[in-house]
Amino acid sequence: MPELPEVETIARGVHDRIHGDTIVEAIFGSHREPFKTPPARQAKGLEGREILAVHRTGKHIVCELGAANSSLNPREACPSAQWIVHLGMTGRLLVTTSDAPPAPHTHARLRLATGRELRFVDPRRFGRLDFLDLARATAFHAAGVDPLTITGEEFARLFHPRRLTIKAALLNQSLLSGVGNIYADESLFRAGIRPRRLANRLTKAQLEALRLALREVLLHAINLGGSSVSDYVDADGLKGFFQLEHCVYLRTGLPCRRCQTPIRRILLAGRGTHYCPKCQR
DNA sequence: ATATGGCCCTGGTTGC
DNA sequence: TGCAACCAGGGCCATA
Repeated sequence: MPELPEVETIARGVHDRIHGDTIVEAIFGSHREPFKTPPARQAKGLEGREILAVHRTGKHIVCELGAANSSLNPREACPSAQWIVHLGMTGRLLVTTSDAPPAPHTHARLRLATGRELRFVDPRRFGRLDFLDLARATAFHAAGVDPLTITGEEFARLFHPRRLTIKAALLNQSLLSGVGNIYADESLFRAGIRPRRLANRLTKAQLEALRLALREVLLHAINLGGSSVSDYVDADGLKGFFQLEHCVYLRTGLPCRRCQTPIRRILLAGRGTHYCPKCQR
């Protein structure tokens, strides 16, 4: 499932390919699920706008849009806006040629002035698309702090008072934004902390070890293009390689890479949770 | 404040 | 082999 490293990889790839291009037409499917704003309103808002930049906020892909081109959009020039893409579990954002046959479950196609298309594909429809005009766009910001930029002090202040398991705390997007099941498990392994430990029972040193482990894991995963479990691919449809370096995630029963003890799987916060019973205390 | 469980979805896996 | 039951899970919501 796409988490911070996957979303970062996709956002960078999409940015490199289409920034500066202009949306000529937006074509949306008829399913209701992926749209937070009704598709007709999104299409109207998107058409005629230049894509200034594409970046990541938490697990959201944010397309920064310029003022609407009045020759394509009869309304007077509108101020900037944002198109927000959340990939959910199985969402993909792909840049294709316009004649490429659309993959099954293609819910959105943005036709670009250069003849290409930006496509949103999501079989399970857990993803979300939203168009934000200036007023709402300025209000959009991920609730949580970015795990790559958070300081040790902030991290401790955020987690030390929490009386819930550290795994559940890591997954809570209103605390940190961008950490999902894979990187929660992997960072806890690298920090040597059991997922079931309560956040408020961890020492400052353990919290700092966790912050650094999380940061290390996320940066390493970004360098490898993310983890391809399930059907994740980047903007070119290419897979990442970090799944080859997973220490615990989806390795139930396999020997720990450090001590050979079989990896254990429990259910925590409703999620499959993987850890080494010997390395993590 | 935190926990639990249901819901949304479909494709892959499992079981018969 | 074929088909049906089952399950995963991010985010959100209602309930405890």
